[in-house]
Amino acid sequence: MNKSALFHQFVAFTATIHQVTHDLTQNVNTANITPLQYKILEYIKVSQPVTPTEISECQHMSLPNTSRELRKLLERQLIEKFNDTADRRKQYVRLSKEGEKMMEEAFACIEERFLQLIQHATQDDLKDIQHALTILEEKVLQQNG
Amino acid sequence: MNKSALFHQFVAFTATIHQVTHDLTQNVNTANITPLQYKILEYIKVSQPVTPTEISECQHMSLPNTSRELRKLLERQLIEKFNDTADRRKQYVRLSKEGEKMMEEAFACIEERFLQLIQHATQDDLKDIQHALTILEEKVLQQNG
DNA sequence: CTCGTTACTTATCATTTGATAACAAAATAA
DNA sequence: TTATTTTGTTATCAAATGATAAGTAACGAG
Repeated sequence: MNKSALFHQFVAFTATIHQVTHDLTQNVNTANITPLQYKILEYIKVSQPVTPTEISECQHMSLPNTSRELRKLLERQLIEKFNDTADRRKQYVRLSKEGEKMMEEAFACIEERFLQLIQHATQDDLKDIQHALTILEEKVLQQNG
Repeated sequence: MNKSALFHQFVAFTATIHQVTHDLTQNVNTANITPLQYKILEYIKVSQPVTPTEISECQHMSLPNTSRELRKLLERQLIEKFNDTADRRKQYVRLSKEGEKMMEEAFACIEERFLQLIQHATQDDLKDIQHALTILEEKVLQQNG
């Protein structure tokens, strides 16, 4: 098997994934937040509670900039902060009730679009897709993240 | 098969793909161009020759902003323009010799990192990966792009 | 030829994002 | 205790990106 050919297929594949992700998420109604703020909320949603430092590292942004964006999200009451009882320097961030609602609506919209993508898939197709995702996670992506 | 569960797996998968893409492409030596300029060059590289309008649509940016970025890339002699002989309004953009060199070096660096990702894969693993990519392209991604 | 459309450019402004310095408070190590 | 490190904030500046108005040139329909 030619590893170089596999690389080119992988590159084309990731480009398509990025394109599809864009299509799935564009114009999702998210109360006028910026793309960066959406990514932060998405990360909080799936990993909460998280610390600003974790957000900073995961989103590849500096802590001062993370702090700024969190302040904006806090002002818009989309997130909440609370302190670590053991280490009072640490903070934890989670979605507020309003933030949860917004993200759940966003995810519902994205899911609806995703379902249209696979609307013609048979039961066997779905199994194949699920298996393919698992294979790639295990054999290509696992050592990262 | 639960389509909603598949959706969640897909979302996690795309998040990981974005993460890995970031890791593969970060700090690739690309002569101080911006991320947007890199994406444009990447698109030109795999699709050349392309028109500014095509770049504009594919990268989801306005034509004026596309024109601005192309001017910067032209000034740095990373791309070349030439006219359509039939329709003199149209332009085509391709990489210059220098641009080709830069992108090939970038791709080589990324490929090297990718090969490390799959360094422990057996021949059977590689076949599985190749098959999984093909399945996803055919059954999820095909109707887009 | 005239008019509307297409392809693209230039100019300008607003917003978003990135980078960095300086600071404060709490934890930890010496 | 004192010094150092960790965690986070505020402030400021620069750069990248997005949005839009106005204009030019060429094409195509009538």
